[in-house]
Amino acid sequence: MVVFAAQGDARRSMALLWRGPGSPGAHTGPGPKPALSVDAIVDAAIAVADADGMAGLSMRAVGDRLGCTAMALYTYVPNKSELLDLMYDRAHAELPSAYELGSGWRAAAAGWSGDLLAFYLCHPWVLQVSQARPVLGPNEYVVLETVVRILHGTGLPAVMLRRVVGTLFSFVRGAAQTVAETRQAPTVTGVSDEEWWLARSAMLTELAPDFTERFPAISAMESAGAFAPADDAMPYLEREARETFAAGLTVLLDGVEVAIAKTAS
Amino acid sequence: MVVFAAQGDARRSMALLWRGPGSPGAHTGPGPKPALSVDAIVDAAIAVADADGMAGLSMRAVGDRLGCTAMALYTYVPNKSELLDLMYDRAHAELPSAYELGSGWRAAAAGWSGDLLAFYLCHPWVLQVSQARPVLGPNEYVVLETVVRILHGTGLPAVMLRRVVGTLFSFVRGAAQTVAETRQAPTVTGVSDEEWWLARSAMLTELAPDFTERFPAISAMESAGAFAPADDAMPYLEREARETFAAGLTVLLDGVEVAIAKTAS
DNA sequence: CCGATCACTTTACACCATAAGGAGCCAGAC
DNA sequence: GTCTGGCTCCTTATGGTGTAAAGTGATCGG
Repeated sequence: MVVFAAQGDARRSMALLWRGPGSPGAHTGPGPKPALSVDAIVDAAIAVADADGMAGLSMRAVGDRLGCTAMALYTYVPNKSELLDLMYDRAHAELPSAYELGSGWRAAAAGWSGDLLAFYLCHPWVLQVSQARPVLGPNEYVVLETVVRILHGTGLPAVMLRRVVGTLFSFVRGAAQTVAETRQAPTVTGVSDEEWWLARSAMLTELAPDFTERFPAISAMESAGAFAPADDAMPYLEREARETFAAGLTVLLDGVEVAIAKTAS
Repeated sequence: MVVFAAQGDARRSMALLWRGPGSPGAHTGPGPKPALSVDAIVDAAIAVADADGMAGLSMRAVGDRLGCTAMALYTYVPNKSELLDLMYDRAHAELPSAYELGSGWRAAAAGWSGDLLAFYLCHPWVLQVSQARPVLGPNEYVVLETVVRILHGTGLPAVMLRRVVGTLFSFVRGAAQTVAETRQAPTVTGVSDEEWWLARSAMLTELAPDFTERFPAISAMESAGAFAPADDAMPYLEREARETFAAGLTVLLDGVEVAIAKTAS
C-alpha cells in the first residue's frame, strides 16, 4: 500500500516540522547518547547553503561542518528532501511577524514585501526549494498569518484575499529570483556583470547587424533611455532588478486598491 | 587572464545561439562526417526534459536518445550549461509573436501572459534555467520584442515600460512555478494532492490543536470559505493556482492602467 | 597512399544520495 | 555484575552525475 506508506512518511515529516512527539531528544532507551540533534543539523545545513548555495549543499558538507560523516545525519533526518523542508521552515522564522497597521494596509504590505525580498536575498537557496506544498511548517504559517492579517482590514472577500496573497508571493519570488541569480552569475564566471553586459552588446551588434530592423520596439525603448548604464557602485543588473521590484510593487498595490474599491462599491 | 578566457567562451556561446560563423556544419576538413548536429542535440535534450523533467536531463540520457554516448555530445556543445542555454532559447521559439492590438493593449497583454503561462507549463524545466542573464538568444529577443510592442502604445515612458515588462515576467514565472510544482508533486509522492491535502489537515489539527488561537487571521479566512474544496476534475492546488493567476493578472493590469493614467496627467 | 584531423568511444575520476552491514556504547533485566 | 537488545555512528558498496584524457577508426588533402 503505497498510500499508507506515503502517509506514514507524511506523518513523520509533519511531526519533525511541528516538533510533535517522537522527534525531540527524549532518548530514554539504551545505546549511546546522541551527539547531534535535528536542530543542530538544520542549523548547519542552513549555514552551508547560505555560504555555498544550493549546489554546495551536500550531506557530506553538512556532516563535515558537524564533525561527522554524511551517514550519521540519516539517524536524525530521513533524507535530504526532508532536511530541505526543515531548513525551509526554520529559515522563515527570521521574518518579522508584526507590522504597524496605523499607517494603513498599504504601507504595511509594502514593508512586508520588502522584508520578504530581503529575506530571499539573504537566503537565496530558499527560492530553489519546491513551492508545490504551499505551507507546511509552523514558521511558514506565521508568515502567511502575517500577510493575511495585514490585508484583513482591506475588506476584500476571503477568496480574493487569498489570491492577492498568492499574487504578492509570486511577484516577490520572481523579483527575488532575478536579483539573486543576477548576483550569482558574476561570481561564477569571474567577470563583473558590467563587463559581461558590454561584451554581449558588442558581440550582438556583430552577430546580428540587422538588430534594429529585427527588433524595432526594443531598439526604440533602448534609445529612449530604458537601459541607462550604471552610475554608482551597485551592479547594473541588480540595480535594474531592484528598481523593477519597487516599481512593480507600486503597480501591484495600485491594482489591489482598485480591487478594494470594486469590492466597496 | 580569466577575463579573456571567459570572453572567449562568451563569444563561442553567443555564436552558437545566433548561429554565427563557426557553428554550422560547414566541415570541409578531413575526418569522418558529423553524424549529429547542434540542432538535433538540442531537440533531443528538449524532448528528454519535457518527458522526464530537469532531473532526468543528463548527458547520457540525451546521448541514448540519439544513439550515441554522452561524450559524443561534447564535440558539438561545450558543456551542459551551454546546452541548457540553447534549449532555453530554442524552446522560446514556440511562443506566438503577433498579437491583435485592435482591442487594446490590455487584451493583448492578458493574451500574451496566458500564452506565456501555458508555455511554462508545457516546458516546466524552462523555469529552472537561470534567469540571471535576462536575454541572450534570438528567440528570447523575439519574446521581449513582442511584449514591448504590446505595451508600446500605452504611452508609458521607456523606463517604466521596462519595469512593467519585468514585473509581468516575475508574476507569470512565479505563478507558473506554483502550478508546475503543484503538478509535479503528486506524481513524485504517488498520492493525489487532494488526499495529501486532507491528510495534512488532519495531522495539523492533531499536531497543533491550538491552531485557531495561533493563527486567527488564517482561520478566519478559512472559515470564510477561502479554501473551498475541489468540486471538479482539476486537482485542488492547480485550480487554486490558476485562479490566483487570473485574479492576479487582473490586479496587475489594473495597476498598469493606474500607471498609464498617472503618465497621461 | 599516407598522414593529419576529425568524430566518436572507452575508460577514469571525483562527486552525489543512500542502502546495507558492522562496531561500540549503554540503560534496563536478571 | 553481567547479559542483551536497541541505539548511534562508521565503513563500505551501488548506481547515478558531469566531464577530463586517451584511444580508435574513418576520412580527406596532399
